[in-house]
Parts: sequence; structure tokens; C-alpha cells
Amino acid sequence: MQSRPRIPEATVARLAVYLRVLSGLVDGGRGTVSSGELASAAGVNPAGLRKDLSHLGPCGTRGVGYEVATLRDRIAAVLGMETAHACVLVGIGNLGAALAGYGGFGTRGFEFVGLFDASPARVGQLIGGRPVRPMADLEDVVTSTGATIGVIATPAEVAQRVCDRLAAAGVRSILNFAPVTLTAPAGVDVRQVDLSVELQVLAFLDKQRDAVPGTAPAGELAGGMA
Amino acid sequence: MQSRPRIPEATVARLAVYLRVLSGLVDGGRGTVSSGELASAAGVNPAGLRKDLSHLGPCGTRGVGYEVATLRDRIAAVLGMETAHACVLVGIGNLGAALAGYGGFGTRGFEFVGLFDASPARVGQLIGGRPVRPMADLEDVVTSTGATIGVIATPAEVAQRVCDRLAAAGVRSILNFAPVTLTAPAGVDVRQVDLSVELQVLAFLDKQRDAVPGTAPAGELAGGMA
DNA sequence: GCCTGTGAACAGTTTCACAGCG
DNA sequence: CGCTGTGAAACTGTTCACAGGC
Repeated sequence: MQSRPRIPEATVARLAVYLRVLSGLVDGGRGTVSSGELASAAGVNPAGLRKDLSHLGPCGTRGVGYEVATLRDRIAAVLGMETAHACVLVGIGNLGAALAGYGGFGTRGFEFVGLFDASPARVGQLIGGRPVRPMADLEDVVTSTGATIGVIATPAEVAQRVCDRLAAAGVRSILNFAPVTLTAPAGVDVRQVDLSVELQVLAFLDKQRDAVPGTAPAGELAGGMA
Repeated sequence: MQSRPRIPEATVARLAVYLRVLSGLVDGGRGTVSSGELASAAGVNPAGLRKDLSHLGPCGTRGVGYEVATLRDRIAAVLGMETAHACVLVGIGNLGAALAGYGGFGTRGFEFVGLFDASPARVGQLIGGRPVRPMADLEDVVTSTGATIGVIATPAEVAQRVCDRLAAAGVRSILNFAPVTLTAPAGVDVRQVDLSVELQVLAFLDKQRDAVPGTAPAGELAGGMA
């Protein structure tokens, strides 16, 4: 299959994981991998991995496996990593600073072209080599850099207002870490991430496990990101 | 349906979101809500919300809606929030500090009974009112507090070793924020959260949207947590 | 009349088994 | 003979429509 008939979202999330694993293998000087090995390193089922990769068209050699460098580049291309994505990050508290300083973004095609915080104490600080700017500069920076992605790591109370400003400034995709449900105009895609929900799911599964002693703990990871 | 025939995991994740919204409504002095209103505040489909709640047994009154305080307590009980969960958090960088200082955990039945970091510079600091301890104390604290949940917010290189130590010390559920796939012995449940995957999915959807102009941006949030 | 609760259709995702090529 | 690629089956989760109480 080509990339036309649309790749399932669940597959896209896993492709991002494969990309990370493959990058590690390339750095380790590895030439080829089998689906079984790659699946094990990514924590998924081998057959499922092959089905995921089938959405990119044939990219392995039968009896051998996949060439790691080629496969990595192919996935990177499909995920749109060949062109860097300009992002702005609003709210430089601990979480915002963690996101800004996380090396994983830069190496995967994301660049934070603007860090913003409402607190004068934060403005001017350097985070990951970039200065924190005042909120007043938000619209100008979005316009001048053409940033299409906005990340919100503010307190819940101001997240909706920040979302409105990002959308008005032309940002089309928003990732929200504040624990509120945001509404955005049509044409703007909002994704919600609440760090406490995973913990609650974990606690629920733990409780359920105690209640039903015969139940095995399922297995490995199940969460969305990786 | 009672809670016996098992509640779907997707439903559990959404119940956590409803719980947050309901807590806000209770604080606002609200008496009852309809499924439509609650669904809108949680960013989900009203029919889906009713189906989710049906797993707890009938808990609304027809023609009226749900009593917010009662429903909140019911969900809290099902999610196991009536008894506090003791957690240990390993890796007090920016992300770890953000998690430790996030008020949302404490009010939802989670208590960090131990914060750990390998860096001597971090040890002794107070985060969210609790001191950062040296890694050497990990096993003792897990044993003495009976912590059943461990959160890993360390660099990727040491995450597996931390996982091993947590599992050996008796932790049964692990939430991993490090970008590596962890393996744990049977009986230990590991959930993986990678902050960069959501960003990559967002970028992919954005790219796909440009490629197929007729496609609407879906709608609201889709991600797991909230 | 309004809103809940739910069975039934639907869509998406995972698993399986195996055909096909190197 | 090993490993990829893929259709078919099984499963899970979501959406819809409406029956049923208040």
C-alpha cells in the first residue's frame, strides 16, 4: 500500500516508536533487523509490526529482514520528519522546561522557535539555549516564524486563552498538557495529554489485579506514546 | 453492569477525565449535569459517555441527568481512589519535578512517598514539600512504605536498571517516561509514555491534512490522557 | 418532553495462518 | 529454510437509534 489510502493513527504512533528504536540501531552500527527483533525492542507483536510497515509499501527483503538505515529514512519521510516543524511552547514551568530541554524533539525534526511565559521572572532565562520571551511577543513570533504547532504547558486556568491566541495567530495543531478540555475553531487540531490519567489507569489495573487473582498482568506497555 | 465483567481500558481512561470535570463542577456548586453537558466538557460523544457510565450501573435519573457529587464519588470508588496509592518517583529532573509538584496527583489519591535522584546536587532539595533522597535509599523506602507504584523520569540510559530495582523491591506497577521500552518480570505491569510521540502524531496529521485538502481536522482531542 | 440506559450496527485494530520470495 | 507481506478472522471499541422511566 502507498501512503495515499491513509495510515491508521494507531500505526502512526507505533511508527514513531520504531523510528526511535531504529535510530538507536543505526548509531550502534547495525545493518539489518528482523521483524521479530525490532518488535521485541519496540514492545509489540512481530506480525503487527509487519502489518504496520506494510502501509509504507514493501521495504524488507524476505528471508533476511529490514535494512535499518533505509527503513529509518522511509519512516522519517512518511512521518514528515524530512522538513523541520517549527513549534512554539507556552508555559515554561517544570514541564515546559522539560519539553524544551528534551533532546528527543530536535533530533526528530521539531524545533522550538519560541518559548513563552507570563512570569517576568522566567522571561529572559535561557532554556535549551533559547531565551524565554514575554507573552506579548507570541503573535509576532508565530507569524514571523510560520510556526504551525503550538504546545501548551501552562496552568489549567490560562490554557484556553492561550489556545485562542495560538489559533488566532495561525497555529494549526495544538498539543495541550494542561488538565482542561480545550475548544478550538474548526481547522485547528487539538490533542490532549494529561499526565495523571495514565497513573490512574495504572492504579485501576493494579486494583483490578488484586480483585481477580487469576488474571495475569497482561504483558508489556499499552500506553499511547513511547 | 457491575464492575465485575471488567471495564474497558479506554473507558477507565475517560472515567479519569470525567472525574476531573465533575470535581470542578462540585467546586462550582453544581447539583446535576446531563450527559450532553458533561460530554461536551470532557470532549467526548454524549452517547459514548452514557455507555461509559453504564459500566458503573445505573447512576443517573432519566429526564434529569446525573447528580454530580454522587457520580464523582462513584467514579472515584471504581477507580480505586478511596484508598491512597503510595508512589515512588525516580529521576528528579525537570519532568520529575513537574510530576512531583503537580497538585493533580495528591487530590486524586496519589501520594509520592519517595523522590529519588542519582545526582548529589539534587539530593536534599525539597520538591513539593518532600526531600529528594539518594538512590541508595530506594529499596528501603519501597519496603517500609509499601509503595506499589513506581514512576520513572530518568534519562533513557538508566531507566531499565531503575525498573529492575523497582521490580525487585516489590513495586507492581511502573509508569515509564524515559524513551526506552522496558522489560519487567511477570507480575509487574509497565506502561510507557513518550512525550514526543504525541507531537509526531500531531505533525503527521498536519502533513496529511495538507496533502488531502478535502479532509476536515477530525474534531477535538483524541489522545489518551486528559 | 427530556434524558438515561442499551441492544444492535459499524468501524477500527489486533491476531493468526500461510502464501511467496530470497 | 527463514522471514516478509497479506488476506481473513477475531476482537475491541465506537456510533447510532430508540425503548423506557421521570
